[in-house]
Amino acid sequence: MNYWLVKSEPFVFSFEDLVRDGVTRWDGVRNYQARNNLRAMSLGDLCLFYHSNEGLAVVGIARVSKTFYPDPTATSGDWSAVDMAPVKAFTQPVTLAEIKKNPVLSEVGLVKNARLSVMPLRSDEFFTILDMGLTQL
DNA sequence: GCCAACGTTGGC
DNA sequence: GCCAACGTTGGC
Repeated sequence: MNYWLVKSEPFVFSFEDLVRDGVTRWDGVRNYQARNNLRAMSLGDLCLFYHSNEGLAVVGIARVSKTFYPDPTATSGDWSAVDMAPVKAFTQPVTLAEIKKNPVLSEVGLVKNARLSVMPLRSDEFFTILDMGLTQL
């Protein structure tokens, strides 16, 4: 099991959209590092879903429901997509500010490389954010 | 192969 | 709306 964090601008595609749709194609990635991360995803891997630009918080958990295949939205180049399904919405969004405050999360890509849209998380990072997001059950 | 110019992302 | 960080492009 690997753990990931994916970013989406909520006015383009939000976690609520994912819950509504049930499954979505995670396409349009045009960055080699992010693409390689997509290709490293295994079936059932868990992804934290982060809202960029608006919200600025991790809002839920998704899982990989189909591993990588050629991105149908790519007109040229060697790009990949995966499918994702919702797992659970956070009861309390975990904001970027909170992530930056937590020393355990200082290596997280959101902090280290703000522009990367698909990044791996260590399991301790994943579960730390999970605890912060599901505290008010 | 280097590097300057440019475009894009995304936080503030 | 601004700007820093980063990736990509293209001239040499």
